[in-house]
Parts: sequence; structure tokens; C-alpha cells
Amino acid sequence: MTKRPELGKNFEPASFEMRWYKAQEDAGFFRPEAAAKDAKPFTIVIPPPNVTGRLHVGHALGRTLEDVLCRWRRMQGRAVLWVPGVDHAGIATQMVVERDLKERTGKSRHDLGREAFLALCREWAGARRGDILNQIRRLGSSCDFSRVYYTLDEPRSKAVRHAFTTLYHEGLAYRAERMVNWCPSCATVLSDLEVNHVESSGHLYSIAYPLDGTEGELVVATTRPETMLGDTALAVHPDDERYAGLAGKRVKLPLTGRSIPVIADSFVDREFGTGAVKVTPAHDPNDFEAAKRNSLESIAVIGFDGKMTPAAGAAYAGLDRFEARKKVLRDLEAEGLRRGEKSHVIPLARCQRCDTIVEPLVSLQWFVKVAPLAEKAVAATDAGETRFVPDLWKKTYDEWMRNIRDWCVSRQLWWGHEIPAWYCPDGHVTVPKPGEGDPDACAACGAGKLMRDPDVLDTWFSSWLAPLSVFGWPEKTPDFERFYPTSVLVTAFDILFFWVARMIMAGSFFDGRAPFADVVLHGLVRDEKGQKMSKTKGNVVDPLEMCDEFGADAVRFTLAVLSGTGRDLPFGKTRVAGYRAFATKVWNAARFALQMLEDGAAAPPDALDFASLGTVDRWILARLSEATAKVSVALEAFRFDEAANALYQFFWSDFCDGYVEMVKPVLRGSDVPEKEKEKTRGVLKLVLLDSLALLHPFMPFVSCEIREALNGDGLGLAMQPFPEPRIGWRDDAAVEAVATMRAVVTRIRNLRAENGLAQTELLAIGLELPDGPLSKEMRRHVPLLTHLARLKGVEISSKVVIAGAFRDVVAGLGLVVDLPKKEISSEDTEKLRREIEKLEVEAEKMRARLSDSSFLARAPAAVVEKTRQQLEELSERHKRLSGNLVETKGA
RNA sequence: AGGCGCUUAGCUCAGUCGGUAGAGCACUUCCUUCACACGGAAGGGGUCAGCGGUUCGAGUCCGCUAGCGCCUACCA
Repeated sequence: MTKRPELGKNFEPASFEMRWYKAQEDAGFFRPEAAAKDAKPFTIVIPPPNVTGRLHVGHALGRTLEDVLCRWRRMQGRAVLWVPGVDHAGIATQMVVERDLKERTGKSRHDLGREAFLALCREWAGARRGDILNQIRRLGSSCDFSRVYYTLDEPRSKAVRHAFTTLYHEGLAYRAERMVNWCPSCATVLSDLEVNHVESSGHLYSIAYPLDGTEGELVVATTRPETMLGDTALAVHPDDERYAGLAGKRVKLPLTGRSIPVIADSFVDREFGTGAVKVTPAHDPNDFEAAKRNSLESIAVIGFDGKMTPAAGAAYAGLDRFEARKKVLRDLEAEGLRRGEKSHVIPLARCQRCDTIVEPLVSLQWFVKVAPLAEKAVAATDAGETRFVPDLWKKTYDEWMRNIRDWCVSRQLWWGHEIPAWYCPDGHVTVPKPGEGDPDACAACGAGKLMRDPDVLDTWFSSWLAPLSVFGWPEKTPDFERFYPTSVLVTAFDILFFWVARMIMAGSFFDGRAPFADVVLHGLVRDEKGQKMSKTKGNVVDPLEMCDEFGADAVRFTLAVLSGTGRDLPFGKTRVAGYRAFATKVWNAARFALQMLEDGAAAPPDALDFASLGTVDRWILARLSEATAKVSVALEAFRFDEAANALYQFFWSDFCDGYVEMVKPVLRGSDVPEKEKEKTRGVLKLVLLDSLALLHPFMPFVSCEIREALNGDGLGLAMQPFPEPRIGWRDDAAVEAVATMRAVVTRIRNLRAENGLAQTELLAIGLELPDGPLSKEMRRHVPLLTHLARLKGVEISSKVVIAGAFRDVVAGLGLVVDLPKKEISSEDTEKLRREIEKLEVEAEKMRARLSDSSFLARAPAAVVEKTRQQLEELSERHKRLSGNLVETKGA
């Protein structure tokens, strides 16, 4: 038998959190095998953090919500499998390793060679992987670490190859020369999603192109003068009268002397600039298309290194593209061809990774034709196979799917999945069939000397397969059979397109089933003031440091409470400190309960006969049941904030401030029969244990530590049943009685405070209410009222006469308080007057409503009735409060 | 340029079926009484962005205006 822990006076989460994590992981609780054999699975695949990184608050949020779901479902008896993983992060990792290599040895990856560099990456990633997984553990995440996946390991490589070769042979993966987003700094192509569009201030320059053969010039406006060196035409709108007759003529391209045609094409916007536009097919997507339509030549004047090519002319070749811009402008100035400039806002495309301005370049790359996949994905989501939470994201998803463009999947990197494509000396492409090995000869010509494509695949090409590949797909493994499709995906909305949409495409296409039933999209974590966290602002909060300072339980609870309705969440130290106070409260309430339970036996839960319990006991059980129901309903709807708040409210207000204070006189009273005490101790223990179980998904550590002190078996709460609402515990009469008592006590305390009465000054009061169940309850609880409100006498009847006493209406009953000081100060009189005035205004509104025939005719009877009652209560209260004033005057 | 969202207490945010507004933090006063000062008790504080409409009744539904945020996009 394990020794029960003592709950120390100070709450120190660090002293037990990791002990509990290890105990539960070692016990195998986090594996689905811990559940009953026929248990229904509940599955989540973790969005794999980058191997380069350290866990940030965004991860902490996602992992917290996932863990709440997993722990909750596990307690409900489901076979929970939460698969952890790590992403190899192509560009990010390669950049970090390259930088490190440069710093240590001064060498570049090219100096080292591909194989040696990859070995370095593997070593580096391998060393980091464990750290990330331990950071996930630190948060309390109950993942099955026997099933860790890494997006670049053997099973995942198989899946990637299977997916790519399948797409290729279905005609959905193809190689083509297209205009792509090129990052000159990363020296790779990027997908459209990896480019950020940032509005920046720039200039719109006007340049004159002299007509060839005749007098005159054509002025065009451009934001990128350096590309003019690659112009192969000028374009005007066919219906533009200003330029009528110019189409078909030629102009002299300044600085080069080349003669280029003027064409008419309706893609030109007549309103913009001068209405005439230069056409640079090699460096602008629009112009690229226009060139195809008009059979124009394409001249690349900017290279993959971001520098001007020889085709730009000897004067410019080798210059950086932005240097070239300046020189072109100077040279045009010198030739007298500049026609002014104005400032202009340009949406600049920047590399998501390094912020370099992306260059549109024509290049031969691999693409995936995603439209057919998108169609399947939308069909799946339309059919409700996958639901979005909150569902407004469905619109965004649909919109993106409708306008989807082909996905460029090749990357000119070394770190990643190699593309399974081979080329023969004649340039034929050979891609093996799914399941086949590497080819020996060209599929087209049989040539033997094949060269593998040197490029790797976009990292997201492995990520989008995650829900399939983590279970060993395309193999029909037992895990795949049992756990695919998964239950829930939790992630931030910023990767809806990158990842979520693509996973749904992959699942629907490759397997025929969408990969998850629900997608929970949470907001982005910001700092306490709602500002974006950034290193430059210095407002980045490290969740692991927060766990060390306040405990993982507090961090988790805070994130859950803030997760709200999918909006951004303002997170920071003071918030976490606030919820650590809640953990402390739980801790101290447990210490109190333990003290009480030491005094004698507690009735075991199954021996508690609800009907035989006192009102206060029945009240707390009814409230517990209500709270339990709220938590369950909220969790079913993924409203983590509502669930957490319901627990917070119940535990602090009802249990600590209410129940505990009300049972103290019972448990400590010398005249209370032991039998009654035993029952109340039983209820106290039961409510605390149930609260801990309800709390466990949110605060797994402190809940276990306390339960162990109460009921030590060394096992904690992970496998304990999750409480369910009890219909038999519903007790409206008890709820009303206690609410009334608490309202009365509050009003008396309030009067005491307003009149500056000391605690030692005992008051005589009267409660006016008709005979009935409520008055019986009040009579029964006179000792309790006396204790809570510091009274010396309580008279209960339909009419209480105490000369000069203060009269009010509280919770529907008349309250008479014999205040020792009969004169009300002028300040208090003023306050009373204001209160009475407010009542008059309110009452007047109600009278007006009740005399409105259309209200009486059209409003539901219940609403009318309720209004009548309210008016009655208001009038009664008005009468009594006014009476206090009259008596003062008379005195 | 399109699409989506937001505007409620000093701050950060909830608000279900339309029935007359809540929480946390902060603030004020009192209290170290035997679970807890990371606490207790009692308070103060809101024209629900503005205008109009539907309705007996609007924070809630509809339209417009203003401000803010996000996403998507090949206007040089």
C-alpha cells in the first residue's frame, strides 16, 4: 500500500506534477490497450511540432484542449489513442543546420556535399526530437509515446512514396514549366501558401517608349522598372481610343535598342496608370499568360540567384535585382525617358520563411492537380463526415476549395522526402507504380542510366498524409483498421489551408473516408494586451517557464478558459496567476475536508440515502449534478471555456463559499448527532472526489495528488469514471431554500456593513412568509442562519412586528432586521431614496407593459405571469423600503 | 478588389429559444475567526459602436453607417 501524501500548507505543484505524469505513463494508462477490449476508440493525431522549435503557447493551447478531450473520453471508458509526433520541417531545419554549420566551420552545405549534410541534419534532428516530446509531457499531455511518429521516418516515407506514385499514375501529379514563386534566398520554389502578401509603399514609375519608325512615344507605368530589360511587347486595351491604331506598330525598347511590338489585349486595365502596359513574360504571371495568348517571346533577365542575367545586357548582368532597378532608372533619366513617378502601395510577395521578396520565375517543377481531390473533400464535408468547430470556418474552407490552384510540391532542398521520379539521358520521366521498387530502366525508352530527381517534396506533402500514415498506411495495419478515421483534430485556424484542408483531401482521396469527425479550430494566442507575440516586441511567453512558475495545471486551466469561441486569446502571467489561485483554492478546500474526515467515519457513497439527507447536503449534490451536466454538455460541444468556468463557479462559489461554510457548524457542533455528522462527512467527501474527477481533464496533476490523499491507491484519476449527472439528485426545493437563506444572509451582512456594526453585535431578525414548505425549511435552519449572519433571535411568521426595525424584501420574503441604531444617517437615507426611485421606475415600466393590450394578447402567458409577479414583488419591496423612511422621519 | 469576423463594465471577454445584461481581473470598504490573504465578507461600475427596420418586447433577427482585425487575390 502506498502511503497517502500529506497535503502541505503550501501548494507546490512542482513537487508532484512530474511524479504523477511518470506514474501514469509507466502504468500504461495513456495507451488504448488500457481500456476494455471492446471499447469504442477515441483518436487524436497531434499536429506535429517542428523539430527545430521549442514548444510555444500555441502548441500549449492545442495540446491542452486535446488532452482535456483525451482524458475526459478515457475516463468515460473509451479506448483513447493520442498519437504524438514531430515534423521534419524541411526548409526550417535545413536553414538552421546550414547556419550552424557556417558558424562552426565556415562551410556551406555545398562544401560538405549532400550525403554528409543530410547526415548532419539527421543527427541534429535526432538530438532535438526527444526534447520536443518531453516538452509535450511537461504539459501533462497523455499521449501514447509507444506510437510516436516522425514525418521523415521509414513508415512515413513509404506513405509519401505511395501517395506520390498513386497521384502520378492517376495523372494528378505532373511535371511542368510554369511561373512559380521563387525565393532567391532559400533558393527554392515555394507553393502559393508559403508566400505572404504584404502591402508596402513603393513607387509607380512612368517610362517613355519611343515609337519605332515614326515620331512619338508610348508611356507606360510600372513598379518594377528593372524588368523592362526583358520586355517583349507593350500592351494596350483594344477598345482604348487613346491608343487606337497603335496595335501592330512597334516601339524601341529603351536601353536595349530592341524593337518590340505593341499588342492589343483586353487584360489591360484602362484605368490604371497610362492605360499602356509593358509585357515581361518571364517575370510576371499576368504577362506570362498574355505572352502565351499572343505568341510572344520570353526573355529571362533575372536569374534564380536574384541577379540580372546576361540576357539583361552587359551593363546589367550580375547586378542584384534591386541594384538593377536603380541603375535602370538612372539610365532612363540620362536618356530623358522618365516621365515622372508617384508613390504607390504594392502588395509585395514575401517568403514566409525568410521574408525575402519572392521572384516570379518560370521553372520546371512538380505539381499536384488538386481540383479533383478538393471536390472529394468538399463532398465529404458537405455530407457532414467532418464538421468544423466553430462552423463558420466551413465557409472559408469551401471558398478556398472552390478556387483551388495546383500545388507545387517540389522543393530545391536536400532535407526532405526525395521525389520518386527518375530521368533517362533523353529526359523521359519514370515514376514507379505504387508498391514497386526503384526503376532500373526508363519506362519510355528502356535506357538504363537513370538519374533520380534531385529535389525533395514540400514538407506538407508528408504532413497531409499524417492521419493515414501514423497508422502505417498504405499497409492495412491493425491500428489503421481500428483507429482510422480519427475523432478530432485540434489546431489553430492559420493552418486551415496548409494542413487541415489538405488532410481532408488526402483522406477522402486515398482512403475514401475523411480523416476526422470534428475539426476544432482555436484562435491564436496573444499577449495579455491582445498584441501579437513576437521576439522583437519581447512579449513572448514561454509556456514551459509558466508551468515551472505556476504549475502545468494552472497553465492548462487558463488556456482552456480563454479558448472561448475561436477568437484570439489574451494570455499572460497575471491570468495564469489567477487560475493558480483556483488550484490553490482546491488544494486548501481539500485540506479542510481532510481535517474534517479525520474526526470520524464518513458514510460511504453507496450508503448515502439522498432522501434522508439534510437540505444543505441535498442542495450541494443537486448543484454538483447541475455542474456535472454543464461540463458534459460543454465538452460535447468543444466549449472548453464553458466547462472550465462551470467547474470554477461550482467549486469556488457553491462548494467553498457555500457548502463548506454551511457544514462547518454541523461538523464541529458538539450537539450534532454523530450519525448526522457521518452523513455530511460522506457528502463532503463525495462532492470533493467528484469535483476532482471533473477537474481531472483540466488539472490532471493537482486532482490526482489530492485524490491520493483522500483515497490513496496510487492510481490517480486517469482511469476513474467521469462523473455523470444524477437525475435523482435534482432537488428544486433544496436549491430554492438554500438560495433564499444565502440571499437573506447576504442582505443582513450588507446591512451590517452599511451600518458599521461589529461582528460581535448580534442582531434580532424576523422573516415574513406564509406557512408552507419554505417556512418549515427556514425554521429548521434557524441555527444555521444564526451562525452565518451572527443573530441573536429569529422570528418566523406571516407577520413580524418589531418596532422601528428595518424592513425589506429579499428573495420574495419579508426581512425585518432590528438594527440597534434607529436613526438612519443622511447618507443612507439618500441611498434608500435612490433605491426606491429605481424601484418606482421599474414598476412603472411593468405597469405600462401590463396595461398594454397587445402585450397581454401576444406575449406568452408565462411571460405575462412572470411580469405580474415581478411587479408584485417590486411593489412590496417598494412599500417596505418606503416604510423605513417614514419611520425615520417619525422617530 | 473580394470574403469573413469584431465593436457589451476600467481591462480581457461570455451571453443558448428574442423576455429587460454576466464572469475573471482591476477598483472601494471592512476583516489576519481554528482550509485558504494565491483568502473571506460587502460594494461601486454598462445608452450592449451609431442610425433605421421587424416585433407586444431587440445585446440577440434584418438593413445601413463608422471604426478595427483577419484571410484570399496575377491589377502593371
